[in-house]
Amino acid sequence: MGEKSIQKKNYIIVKAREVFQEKGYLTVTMKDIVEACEISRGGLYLYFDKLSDIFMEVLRLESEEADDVFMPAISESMSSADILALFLQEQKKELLRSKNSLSRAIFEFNFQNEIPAKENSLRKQFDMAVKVIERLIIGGNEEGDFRCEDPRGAARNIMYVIEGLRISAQTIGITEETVNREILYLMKSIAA
Amino acid sequence: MGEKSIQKKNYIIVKAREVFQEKGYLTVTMKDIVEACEISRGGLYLYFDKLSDIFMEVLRLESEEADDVFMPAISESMSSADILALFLQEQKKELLRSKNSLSRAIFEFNFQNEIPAKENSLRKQFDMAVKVIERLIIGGNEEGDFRCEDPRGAARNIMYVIEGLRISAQTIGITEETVNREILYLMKSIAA
Amino acid sequence: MGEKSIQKKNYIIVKAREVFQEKGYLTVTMKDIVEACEISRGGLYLYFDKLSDIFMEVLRLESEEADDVFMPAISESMSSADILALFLQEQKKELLRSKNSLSRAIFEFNFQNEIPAKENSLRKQFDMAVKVIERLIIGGNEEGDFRCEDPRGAARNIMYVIEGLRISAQTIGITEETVNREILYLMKSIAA
Amino acid sequence: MGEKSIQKKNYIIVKAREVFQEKGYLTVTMKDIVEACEISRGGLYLYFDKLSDIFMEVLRLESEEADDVFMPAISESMSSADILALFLQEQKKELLRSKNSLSRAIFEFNFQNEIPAKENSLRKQFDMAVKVIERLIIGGNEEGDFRCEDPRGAARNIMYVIEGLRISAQTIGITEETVNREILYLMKSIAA
DNA sequence: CATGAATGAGAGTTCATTCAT
DNA sequence: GATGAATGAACTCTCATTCAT
Repeated sequence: MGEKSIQKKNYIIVKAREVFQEKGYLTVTMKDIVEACEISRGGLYLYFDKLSDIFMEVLRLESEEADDVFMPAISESMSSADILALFLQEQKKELLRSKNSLSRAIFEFNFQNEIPAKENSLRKQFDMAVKVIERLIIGGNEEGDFRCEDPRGAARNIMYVIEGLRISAQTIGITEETVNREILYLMKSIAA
Repeated sequence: MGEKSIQKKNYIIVKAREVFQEKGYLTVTMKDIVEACEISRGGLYLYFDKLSDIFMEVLRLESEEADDVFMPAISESMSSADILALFLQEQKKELLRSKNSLSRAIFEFNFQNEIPAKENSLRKQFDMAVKVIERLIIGGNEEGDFRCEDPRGAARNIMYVIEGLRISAQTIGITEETVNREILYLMKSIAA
Repeated sequence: MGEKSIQKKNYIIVKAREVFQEKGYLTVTMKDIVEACEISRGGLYLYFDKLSDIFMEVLRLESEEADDVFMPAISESMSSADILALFLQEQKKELLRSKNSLSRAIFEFNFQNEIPAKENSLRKQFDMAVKVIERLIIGGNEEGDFRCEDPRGAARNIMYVIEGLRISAQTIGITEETVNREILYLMKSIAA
Repeated sequence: MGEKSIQKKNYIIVKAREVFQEKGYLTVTMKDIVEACEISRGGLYLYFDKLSDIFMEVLRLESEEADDVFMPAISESMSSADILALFLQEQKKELLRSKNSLSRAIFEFNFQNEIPAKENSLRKQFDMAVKVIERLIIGGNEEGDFRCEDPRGAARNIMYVIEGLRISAQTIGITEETVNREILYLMKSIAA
């Protein structure tokens, strides 16, 4: 596949992402992608064999971009408490994007198969996030901003609340006020 | 519709429920239901026009039964703290049933349509649960078991954690230990 | 599948057989069958899952009918030589039907897969025919019509010639004269 | 078309031949050829317009090579009987190569169309072989090795047996023993 | 009430063939 | 000459839904 077709592949991924944002995963068809890309039926198969392959590429691109956005921010000299607050603000933004997020598609995709824990990338992301938050809480404890006896427990609690908000955004709906309130509650519970 | 028909309708609902537990909502077909019920294709249409009608009836039956189970338990003379603990144990049981629960199907069903807040039964259930928990925390405060300054905030926090655990059960998987740990963390945070 | 649909299944087999006679096996599509039967696309799948299933049913019906035709004839009191002559006349008829025979389709079907000898029905038919011919030659020897030192060898030779004629009918073409000549040659070679 | 192009064309033919040996004719696609040759899709069309053109070229090269192999052998001073024996040994070799032969592809190709007798190269080859064998039998009669009253009939019989063995090799399978037996039977029937 | 045969739309997929580069 | 991306027709198969019996 030449340079040119890599561009096209990326174009397809971008368009496909819009479709997944719109419709989730399970109800999306190859035809939907084809129409969104305005290419021929057969054309799509030059780049992807299955819908799941497209979706996984969408996710890969997504996570690459996510790193690009967040990583720079924390490289500066901020207190742990500030970084955690920043992290939660990022989460808030994404939670409120709801309609423009892949959350629903990701849920539907991951419902599908029994994914062995080892390959479960959602699980990896979750565990990674818990670790990062735990560090920040420990850091915050040392810096005097937090007073939390169980940093790991608190980190897990924070992540489950975020997951709860994420699924709620897709089902019962959430407002900015709701997210603010929950974040405030979480911060208070570990504040000094 | 005669008595007999009502029985048959209920029979279909019971069988359909098994299918939804097994496969979620979006991937279930009328054919799946027909085969699970071992009735004729046409026969199913005498009772239900659409798959969504079947699913909504499944949910209705589900919630009726849920009331039957939980209500009696709390009618006895227990402390608020005990009732809350009992409630959380019930949630735990359901969370760990995962494979045999309708969670996935409910998520997939509710992803589907923009549901006006008023008719959103998930939302109603959520709000109701928050209210109940809030009462229990207030009660617990008065009874000296809890010391919680923000009962409503705590109640909401508890519910979001539960939602987070519920979705995690369907995606990244959870163990009993995980649930125990989270419940313990929640109880500690409001304990006196 | 009720009585009625068995009739329909047979109807499909009859129509499908015409298609296979016309086009062989490998170039026939489900669509061809559907059109020949003037039924709907989906309708065909109520009766058959795959093209190969249809073809095997065609073959089954074919062999049943073949038995019906030939078996009665030989039950009468004929000499072995006459029965063999009759057998060869039957073969001749079929060889010359060429256009209206399934030969080509059978060849194409059997080219397809490595068929384990045990399940290879063509092989079974071939071996069975050799045995029958061998018996007839032995009988003819005893009855004084034949004088053949190697009945089995002769029987095999006869069958390979017939196979050679059958494939030739589909490729280079054969005339009635050709078949007559070959049969005569075979009979002479074992005649007393 | 320059020298280079001719080389490339021959390269394609050689590769295509391997494909036809492997898969027969009817199930081979342009894509198969392209992949076997490791050239571009468009590239193939510079040399051949249709699959049938490729196959006919494969056949042409095949028959050229066949002449090269067999012709020299018979130029030496051998008895007619020896030459016939040699011819049958050659046939045997090819029959047993089965998997590496074009037989199946040739059958499938020739099934396809009504080929006017004049252009039917299979027919020409068959008739030519019959003539050669007839000559050899007559020669053998004169040389005292054979005693055959109907050389033409015997020649035809031999060829139909060979055809029968060839098709059997592709359908019911044959062993070396089978071929040996049949050749022996044929030789005996014309031996002095 | 109940059946299940029948329909046709639509999904996934493959392939011969073309054409701008 | 040569490439390989692109097209669209054609094929297999499934499903919601209807309807005569």
